[in-house]
Amino acid sequence: MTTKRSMVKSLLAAEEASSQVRVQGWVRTKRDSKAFSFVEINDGSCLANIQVIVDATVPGYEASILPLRTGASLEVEGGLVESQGKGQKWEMVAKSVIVHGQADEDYPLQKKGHKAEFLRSIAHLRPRSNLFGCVFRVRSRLAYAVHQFFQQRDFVNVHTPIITASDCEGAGEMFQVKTVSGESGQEGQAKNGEEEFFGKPAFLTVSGQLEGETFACALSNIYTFGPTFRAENSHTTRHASEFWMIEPEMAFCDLEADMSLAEELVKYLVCDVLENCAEDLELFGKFVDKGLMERLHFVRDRSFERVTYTEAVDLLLASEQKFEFPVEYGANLQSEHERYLTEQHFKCPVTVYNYPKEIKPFYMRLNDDDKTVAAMDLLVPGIGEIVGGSQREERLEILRGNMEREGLAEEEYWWYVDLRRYGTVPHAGFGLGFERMLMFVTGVANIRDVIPFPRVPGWAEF
RNA sequence: UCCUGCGUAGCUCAGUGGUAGAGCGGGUGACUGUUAAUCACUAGGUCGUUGGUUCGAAACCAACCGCAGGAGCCA
Repeated sequence: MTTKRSMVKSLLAAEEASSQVRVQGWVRTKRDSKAFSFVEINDGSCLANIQVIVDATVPGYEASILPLRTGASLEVEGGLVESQGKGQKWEMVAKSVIVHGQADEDYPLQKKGHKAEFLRSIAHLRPRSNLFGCVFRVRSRLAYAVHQFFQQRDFVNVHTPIITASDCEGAGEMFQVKTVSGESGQEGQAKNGEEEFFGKPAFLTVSGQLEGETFACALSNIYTFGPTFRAENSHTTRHASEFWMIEPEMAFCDLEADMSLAEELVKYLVCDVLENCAEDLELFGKFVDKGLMERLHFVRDRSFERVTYTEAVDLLLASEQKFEFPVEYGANLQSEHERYLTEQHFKCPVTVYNYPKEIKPFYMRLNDDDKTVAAMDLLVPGIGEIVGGSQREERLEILRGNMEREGLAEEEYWWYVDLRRYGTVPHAGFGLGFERMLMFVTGVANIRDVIPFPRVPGWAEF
């Protein structure tokens, strides 16, 4: 009868010694002594490794333990004992070791720090590094916390389609979905024949919002959480071609409540990660972003600021700050303006709302001043926009007017318009960029380093 | 798409006109309850590519390729 596997995390948290435990994992580092070796094993369950003492008398020592290199996979059975050395409370003394796979000499991960750029080129191995192990454990926890937040509030999770035929809302360039010729499709050629697979052109979704609205107008409070695709040729640290987005939509809801939910969500996620990912966050605070913990505590403890677009412009004009782009009413706030507000002026997350209608899309609700729409952006230090949302235009005639002005054919959106014909309700929602949130809570500066296999223009490796 | 910067050993980099270097990693050996172990020896390079300037180019010039950062777009 083999001993049940223990994860490194639980062994390191042990209350007492144990005569027989079993770990399985990968060698992070090994140091040889005359009569024994120290092998540090990591299994991804936590940041820390467990140190294993392998005595020269263990069967196979010379043949298979001594030659072990960083990256090799193995399985150890033995006792869990209090460590004689400094630096760790518990360590293992091996009775038997099975080497599943030695690592070739050219295993690229070293114990020393690598540049993010290099690690991206070995995306299949980088989760074995300390930093990326932490990033993806936190990513998993953050995703869980998102569901928890909404489920606790009785929001219904809706799986909106990834393939869509509505060139929706003009929210950016789209990828088209086509069939390919040949058995394997390796040629990448569009299939012969005029017929579209779906009967009309189809695309990868840029937002689940419009579909989300239909479900909110039935189930009241819903949220989506899934992949989103944008074909923009963006080359920045916060844009990717494929990313995940969370989009709640609430019926009988105005902008005020919408903003409150967004702020509550951001705060909830920060608190959850602080509570449940302490060890990982410590690494980020030490090696990635010195100011991280202070910022997260700040977000947890203080309330967010709120200003209207007009107030924000006034603040920027009065700031006497030199901007590359001028600040003016009616124009979109530039990245540098947003960052000034959240990083310099308020030094905390800020929600900017009520934007001029001219710079916002057709579905946002017109305010009574006839000049602004009930839109909002939540800005955070270091990232900029993390949430974008609005109250939706629920009045049929005004929506039609907006669509006509923007040259959108009503036939294409007939089902969206229908919502305003059959029991329309005030409703609102927003989109939270999952990766941007992850960047915010980890301090990792590049979106490509919080996505397992990032897709950006010119790069779809792995 | 625009602007800027960078491409030298597996990795991180030094080398600014005179013919290729270090640390880490790899290999071999020694030593040690070690922990980014230590010490010695050793292998490893078409200096991104192509063309030009020069007696001579890793270095200077041009084009191209790749990557990174910023802008726009937005999550």
